[in-house]
Amino acid sequence: MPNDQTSDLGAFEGLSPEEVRTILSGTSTVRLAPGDLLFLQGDPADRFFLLKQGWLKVTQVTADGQKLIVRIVHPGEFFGFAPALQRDEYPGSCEAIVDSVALVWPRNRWKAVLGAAPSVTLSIVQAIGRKLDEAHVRLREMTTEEAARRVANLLLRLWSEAGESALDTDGGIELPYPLTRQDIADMSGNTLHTVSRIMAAWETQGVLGRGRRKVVIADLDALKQLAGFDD
Amino acid sequence: MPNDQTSDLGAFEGLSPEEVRTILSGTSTVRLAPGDLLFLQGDPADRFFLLKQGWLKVTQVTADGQKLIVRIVHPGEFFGFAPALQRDEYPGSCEAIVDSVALVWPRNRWKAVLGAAPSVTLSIVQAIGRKLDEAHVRLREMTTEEAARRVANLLLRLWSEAGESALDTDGGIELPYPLTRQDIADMSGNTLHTVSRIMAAWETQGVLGRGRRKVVIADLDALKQLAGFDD
DNA sequence: CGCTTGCTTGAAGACAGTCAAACTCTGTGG
DNA sequence: CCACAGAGTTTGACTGTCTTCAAGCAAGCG
Repeated sequence: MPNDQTSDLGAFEGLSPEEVRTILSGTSTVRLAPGDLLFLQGDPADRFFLLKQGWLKVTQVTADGQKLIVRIVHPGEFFGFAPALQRDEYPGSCEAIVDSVALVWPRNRWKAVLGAAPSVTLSIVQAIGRKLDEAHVRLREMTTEEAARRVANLLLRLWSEAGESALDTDGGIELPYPLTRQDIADMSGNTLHTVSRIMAAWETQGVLGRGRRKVVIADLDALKQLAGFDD
Repeated sequence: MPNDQTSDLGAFEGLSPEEVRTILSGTSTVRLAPGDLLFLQGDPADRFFLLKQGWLKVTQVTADGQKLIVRIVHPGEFFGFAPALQRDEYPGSCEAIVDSVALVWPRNRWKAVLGAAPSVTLSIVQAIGRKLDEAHVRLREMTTEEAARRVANLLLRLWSEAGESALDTDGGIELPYPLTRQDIADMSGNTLHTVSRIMAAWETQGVLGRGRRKVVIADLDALKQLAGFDD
């Protein structure tokens, strides 16, 4: 099972102190408490970020209030890089799930960061590309798989992304950040109710552990089975 | 075959002849007839491409045969850049819709192309980033909007991507490449039947024109209305 | 002219969304 | 320390949209 460590902090490894200085020049740091909003959909995209600590969620809302969680941001990942795409506004909102710390660049530093060193360029492109790849996989799932499988796939993906930070508890593997059923619904393209039904069923089957605002995978293999053995 | 046409590819604008030479070194050209497969899902990802002429579709297939058209590749776009993401295999298949011509790089040239000039880097990152953005929008649509809206949005997106190459016919605006209802279904996450019903209805309403394997937008504003642009 | 490919249409059934309500934790304040 | 508020979750009944199954039609090509 690939623990795709998208650690872009790793990208800064092997760089000369000077290069690192170039990259970090002009940055500041932001601290966020759970529920804090870093930027909102439609805000002027004048900054971009790298998450140092914690977990964030990036959401998009439709005109009629429907919500979708686009991604969970893990430590070491760039996010809010709309400025890099010549966008004036952020296409989504960003909210802290837990206490978090992020590095902040002003928009105009993007070019310099990207060009600081070939290895940085390469790694950023790879990171974005991998996101694209993942988005396509999700896209396929959303449209072809049915509700339960989408949830199973989602949980597996979250587990895989969490990598080493997933907690080993007595009941099984627990995701290192809290998620409500509503969150899971917004990520898997379901309603809260459907998700609740699905997960309740899996709890009684022993695939998942019980818990409010948390996800515990009790039987990983069973979950993979439910996801349709591709992953 | 000489590569003298590549000068009008947007990505290479404003580069010195020398930079262009660097980028193009080691490339070859492929010609494809409609239906030709350039690479298949699971093939070793040893090449990446830029489309010079024509239109291609990139598809992903699930284990059980469900298909999704991930994207339509337009002239001037990079595609099949799995090698750039350190992937061993292509995550999807690529098929020519019409007669097409593509530029081919061997996998190991990626680093050199990316680093050839800052403007190239920037433009590649922007292109991939925009794709990611678009994928997220699609993701949201797929999960929140209903079938008819998804189709409307898809058609609008295709029209917008086609840009100047969209044909102005007597009946309205026609997409410059043929698409079956099945294709549209595979792009919008529906069944052929649902799409057929939806489009047939729109034809009688005068929003779309009739035609096999082609899409004609007769009333653009009406289509936007149907897509849910209430702003 | 017949066959393949693309498209349309009808009917039935299922999955998941909506509406509605009750239950259970958790933290807070009296 | 208990009651209460509120968020989070579960569950049931009903409904609607889309899929599935099934059939037939239309157009292009050899």
